[in-house]
Amino acid sequence: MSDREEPLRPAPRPIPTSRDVARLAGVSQPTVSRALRDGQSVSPDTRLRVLQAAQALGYVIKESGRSLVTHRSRRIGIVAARLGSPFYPALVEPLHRALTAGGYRTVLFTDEDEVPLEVENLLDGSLDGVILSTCELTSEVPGELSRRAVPYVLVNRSLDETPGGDVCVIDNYFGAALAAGMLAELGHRQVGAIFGPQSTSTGRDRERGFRDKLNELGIPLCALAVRHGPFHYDTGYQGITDLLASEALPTAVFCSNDAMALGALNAATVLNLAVPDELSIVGFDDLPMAGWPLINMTTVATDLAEMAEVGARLLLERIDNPHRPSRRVEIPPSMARRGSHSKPRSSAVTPGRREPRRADGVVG
Amino acid sequence: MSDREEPLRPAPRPIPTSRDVARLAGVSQPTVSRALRDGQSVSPDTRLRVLQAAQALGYVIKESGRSLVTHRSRRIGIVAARLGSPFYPALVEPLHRALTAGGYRTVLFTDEDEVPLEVENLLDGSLDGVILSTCELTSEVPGELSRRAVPYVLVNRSLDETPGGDVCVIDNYFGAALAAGMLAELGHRQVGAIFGPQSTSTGRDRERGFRDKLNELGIPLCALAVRHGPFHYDTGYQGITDLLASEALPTAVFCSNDAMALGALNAATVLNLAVPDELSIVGFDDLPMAGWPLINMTTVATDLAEMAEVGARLLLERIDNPHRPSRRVEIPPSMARRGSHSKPRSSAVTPGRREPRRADGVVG
DNA sequence: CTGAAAGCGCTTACAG
DNA sequence: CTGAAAGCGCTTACAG
Repeated sequence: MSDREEPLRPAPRPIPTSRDVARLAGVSQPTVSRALRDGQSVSPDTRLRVLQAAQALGYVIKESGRSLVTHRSRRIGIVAARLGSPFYPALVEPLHRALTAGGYRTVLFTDEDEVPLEVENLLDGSLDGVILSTCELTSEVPGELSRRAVPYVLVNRSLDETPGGDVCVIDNYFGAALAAGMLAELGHRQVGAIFGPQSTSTGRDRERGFRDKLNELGIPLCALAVRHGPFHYDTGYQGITDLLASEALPTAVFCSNDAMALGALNAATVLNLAVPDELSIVGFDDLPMAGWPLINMTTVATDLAEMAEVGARLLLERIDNPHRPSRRVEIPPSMARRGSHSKPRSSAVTPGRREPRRADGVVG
Repeated sequence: MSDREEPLRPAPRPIPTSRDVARLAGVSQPTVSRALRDGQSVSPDTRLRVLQAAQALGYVIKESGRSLVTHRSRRIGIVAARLGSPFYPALVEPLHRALTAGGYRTVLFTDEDEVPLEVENLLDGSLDGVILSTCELTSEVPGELSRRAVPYVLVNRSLDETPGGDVCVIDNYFGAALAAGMLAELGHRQVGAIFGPQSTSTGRDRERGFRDKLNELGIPLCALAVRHGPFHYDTGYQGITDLLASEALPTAVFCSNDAMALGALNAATVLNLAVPDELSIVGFDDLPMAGWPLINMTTVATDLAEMAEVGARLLLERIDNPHRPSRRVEIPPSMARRGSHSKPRSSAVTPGRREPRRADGVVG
């Protein structure tokens, strides 16, 4: 602890290069490169000396040098919507986990209305592949990636054509049909819905699946009780508020994802609308919180972890084999029957004159 | 649409380089480089020709070539815990937003027990800086970053010493003291707590702040009603379950973060424990869902967006000025008084013999 | 304003 | 098994 002690600062140069390691180990620079990777085309003795020198200097292979020549970065881009919504973290987390397990790093990109994706960031050669989780049906991103020979996979949403890319989605049509079938079977005849955007495959397919199944069962979807909007909490919240105000409230409402269904459920709470007695609400996704006792929401259960793992695997396979034909995997969903649905019990609901269901409980 | 039309494929080489652009524009390769960046040390005419050629070829500057010479990647690493918990997405989202606004890309790393961070990924020169949001007090990562001259900032959690790095945290001590003060003022004299790990600054400081404030007010923290555990939903859920089973249930429980408080609230629901009448629960963070009508949870409100923005700004400043002395910013929290707290109303709670508070509502 | 030269830090044939 | 040479795709002095 005395003042004179400034003994072995690791290295004169702050960031050592392979040349520094070579000098210290008494070998040529390419030998350092070989010793640090394969370690086969190098004698055990040399290898040891190099490793010790690298250790002593705290040497780490500089990625930009390596990737310039290997054309590999061990980096994958994930394009998602804002993590503020509950869905994307639930998807990005297992994607990131799978990529990490595969030895890749995750570069996170978002594509939102306010801050649109800058496609060039995907095309500068710094990514070995891209996972698109929030692609609109008209998006040109897959085409650009294909043209630049960047392997990609669509996870969550799909397009009809994905040259040079694969697809892994939930069977959204089937899942929505499950929800429609359940509500019909319970006896609901006044059914409404809050659908997602038609510009997305998830929005489109869940709407089709729900409508088709109801039609098949001879139950009309109440035209006045249908709303469309972005896949957000607010859409569901506003949707229920609207339906109640416009006296178009059905006995059951299907929401095209859980974020909207959570908004719907919370609106019902505020409006003192009893769920499920006065209104059944069904979501789609089965986010973890849907299963919380406090929420206890009936929803179409999707295996996001499975979708993520399969999607990541498709991409990594494609990186190894770029010219493989496109593949498409659909994960079948199931119903998670919880507490936000029941038989229709009361037919008519009087709008207005409702007080909040739960007191705020703030006490001076 | 006829078969013969295969007119202008963009380029013979799939991925054009600056040399290809130079050839097409009839200039030297360095001129392409200049024209594409500053555009000042180049005649308007040349610049135009280069831009057109680049456009025609779909040229994008290759990042590994550039960063090898500039020593800049426009990439920032964010180290977080798993996004599956609700806290980290709420923090990563505004961090990512701030970095994007600053022209940087986000590389996501996680550091968990199961999949620990590989520090070398932060040291390979591929990052201009690092944001550590989940640092343990004994972590050697800040030291390593400092030694390798990688700028970094601690956001959310702090260490005592951060050479070469800055810190931006919530004033956790003060926030927890706010919660203690509120509960005391309401009249609670049997107070318990579910604290986070002592190995983190957030765990340590929130516990100290809560204990100190209660002490100051002469109210003992019920030793039997204190639990410690990771900052997870399950810790809170199990904590309340334990407290009820061990007949050590106080009239109020402070949870060191919202994830734990949400677990506590859900356990109370399952155990048919009335919140706040039988038990007040107070969290820390104010995640968006804490404000949902269905949750309506009293909690210490922190401005995560502010913390993220300030943290990102500190880092970007440090990248421009690496030798600036370390700075530390603390964001003051406030109380979000919602529905999960009240005066202590019933003193004794009989354990056992409780039925779930909300029916599952599943109807054949 | 522009080109020729050098070099960033690696890896990969190519000889020996 | 190892070194000398070349080159990945850029940027940056250096001349002119």
